[in-house]
Amino acid sequence: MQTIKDVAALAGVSDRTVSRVVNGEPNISAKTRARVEEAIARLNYIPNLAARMVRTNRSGVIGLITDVVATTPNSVDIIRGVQDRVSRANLSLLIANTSGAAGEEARIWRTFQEHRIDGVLFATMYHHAITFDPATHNMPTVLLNCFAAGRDDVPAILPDDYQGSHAATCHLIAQGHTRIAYVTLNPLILAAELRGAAFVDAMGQAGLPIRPDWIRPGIVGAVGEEVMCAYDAARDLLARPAEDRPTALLTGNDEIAMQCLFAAASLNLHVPDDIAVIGFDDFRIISEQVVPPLTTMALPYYEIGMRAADKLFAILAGTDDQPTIERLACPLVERRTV
Amino acid sequence: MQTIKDVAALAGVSDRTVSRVVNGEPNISAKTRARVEEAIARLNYIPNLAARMVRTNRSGVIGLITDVVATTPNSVDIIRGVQDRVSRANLSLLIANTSGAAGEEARIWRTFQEHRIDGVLFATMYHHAITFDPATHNMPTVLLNCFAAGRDDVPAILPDDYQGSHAATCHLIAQGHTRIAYVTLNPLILAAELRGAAFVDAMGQAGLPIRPDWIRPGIVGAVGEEVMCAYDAARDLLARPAEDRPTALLTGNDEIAMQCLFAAASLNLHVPDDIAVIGFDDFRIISEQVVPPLTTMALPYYEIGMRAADKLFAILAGTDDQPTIERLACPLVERRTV
DNA sequence: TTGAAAGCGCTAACAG
DNA sequence: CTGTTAGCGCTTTCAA
Repeated sequence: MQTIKDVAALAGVSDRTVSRVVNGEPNISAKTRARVEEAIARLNYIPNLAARMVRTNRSGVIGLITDVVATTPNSVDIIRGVQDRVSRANLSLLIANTSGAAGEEARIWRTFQEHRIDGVLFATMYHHAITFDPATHNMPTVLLNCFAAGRDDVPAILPDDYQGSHAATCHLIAQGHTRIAYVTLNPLILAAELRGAAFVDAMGQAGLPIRPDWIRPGIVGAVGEEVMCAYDAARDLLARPAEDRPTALLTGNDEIAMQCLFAAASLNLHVPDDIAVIGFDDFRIISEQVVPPLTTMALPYYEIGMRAADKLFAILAGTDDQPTIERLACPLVERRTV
Repeated sequence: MQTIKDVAALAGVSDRTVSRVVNGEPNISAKTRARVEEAIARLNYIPNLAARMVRTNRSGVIGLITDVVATTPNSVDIIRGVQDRVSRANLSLLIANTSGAAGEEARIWRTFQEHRIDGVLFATMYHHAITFDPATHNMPTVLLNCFAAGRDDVPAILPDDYQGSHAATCHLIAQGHTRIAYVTLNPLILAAELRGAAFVDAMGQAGLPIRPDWIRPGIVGAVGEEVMCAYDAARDLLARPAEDRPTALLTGNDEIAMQCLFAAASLNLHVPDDIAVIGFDDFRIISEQVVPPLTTMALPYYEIGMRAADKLFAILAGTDDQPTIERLACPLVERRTV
């Protein structure tokens, strides 16, 4: 592999001069620069980042820690968002997965330190609180899709579940629905709480009644071993005479919405004429391909990735002037079920 | 940040000795080692990988290039497989995404070279041929889910679409089905070709007839702008009297299978009693949550990631004795639709 | 505008 | 078993 000295020799200059050209420093005569650049091209010289780093003590590498990515497929969009932003900044991305194991996580932090990472992005695949003490790692960190329990000094980018659910409910109401039932997420998780509160608030603000028997869990069980029961819940809600039936189903997420669609089909109910259904998350593999295609609130995963990387850079540059914790809106994606 | 010299000074040994301890080299007295380790712990010393690399010329970093991950959610499992194997080998993973853009890809290879990556894993999210000339990059590379068009000297790990589709057909036949229709993938893609051929072969081997009007595309259109038509295809196949109807639907993938399930529900047909359905891919967000849960052939994404990393390490170590191109079996996942 | 010397943190090569 | 010397490829510092 060619080194800076090979280039210097070929160009007939000192290695320091080559370094200047490579790093785009000023105060180089055009002629010298041209000669150096030609030598670089001819030798196909590629700078050795590690050597540079030993000197400068800045790695140009960002670390991304994820927990169990696998379970929620679309959360890859977080990674994509991060990648796009990181590559735009001409940095590199080191990535590692905890698989949920605590020992593994410690190992990862250590590896990142060995690499003298500039900063880290810590992403979870469910929106939830984590125990996180920045002091133990001592690296600029931004949390994605999670936040540090009991403290407000750790930068985090979160989806705005409340806003999304509120908007979904309002959308249904705006379409003229007054008889709205809610098939919920697992009540154990944070998003369920946030989304549920928004539903209650939006209904109240519209002066609409909430029937307790029209709020049904679509998923139950401990986190990690949930079981779906949305199909049965929806059948139960829908297998009644029209006048005793909701006209719209707000759902906890797209999987639940999908099961509601199956329930409607099994009852020969037409969507959206007999019953409207609105999802949440916009898992496109479901929402786009279910019959009919699902109207849903999108989780802004890609934007979370982008914005988090953005924020990290701002923090590193000392120019971050946004709130420590930012919530990104969930946009409505209109398809055919409302 | 503490350096090896700080540790050496505190332990009262030379820096070389500290280096030996850190790297687990032999020929150190237990006493010295203990002293050094104590100093390391006391100073919270963390080796500087970049400095090490400048000397050893090995980075301990593997690069992973992906194309559009987002579109096929479960393909994250490829990344997980790679990660798990890479971390087991105590290496790090640098990851980059081409977003499909050629310029971007060139940039990524260059970045990898700047990092003096030990080897690269190149993963695509659809099984297809790519144009790839190892000579242009000059880094040990293993292809995942794709292969170099027109050459057989580039290591690759692929899913065995033929085997999977053959097994799926045989499974249906073994359950007693003789009237099997096929709702296919977009005929433009490679997997469709492979899976289609296997269906034809398996039926032939069982002496079963193939009705041309029972082979229907479930997806059509140019790659990237496909439109689903599986619902209509399935309705058409199933909206006939029982004696003129298939008893089983082999499908190109889980999304197609899902639409078939919707079609069956809309026709008040019971799955699997009236009509059996088998999917392909095992996108669990669909296959586990559809009603009823889907029997399907799993794409071995996680294993592809694992095995590819494994193969790359073997190649780097000069011990790879497997075929250049390996095909991994697609296992049957039995749920409730057959 | 350019170059010489020094040194970043580490390990290879050798000596003891 | 341990230490010394040199040097990896680059940038910093300072002088020319």
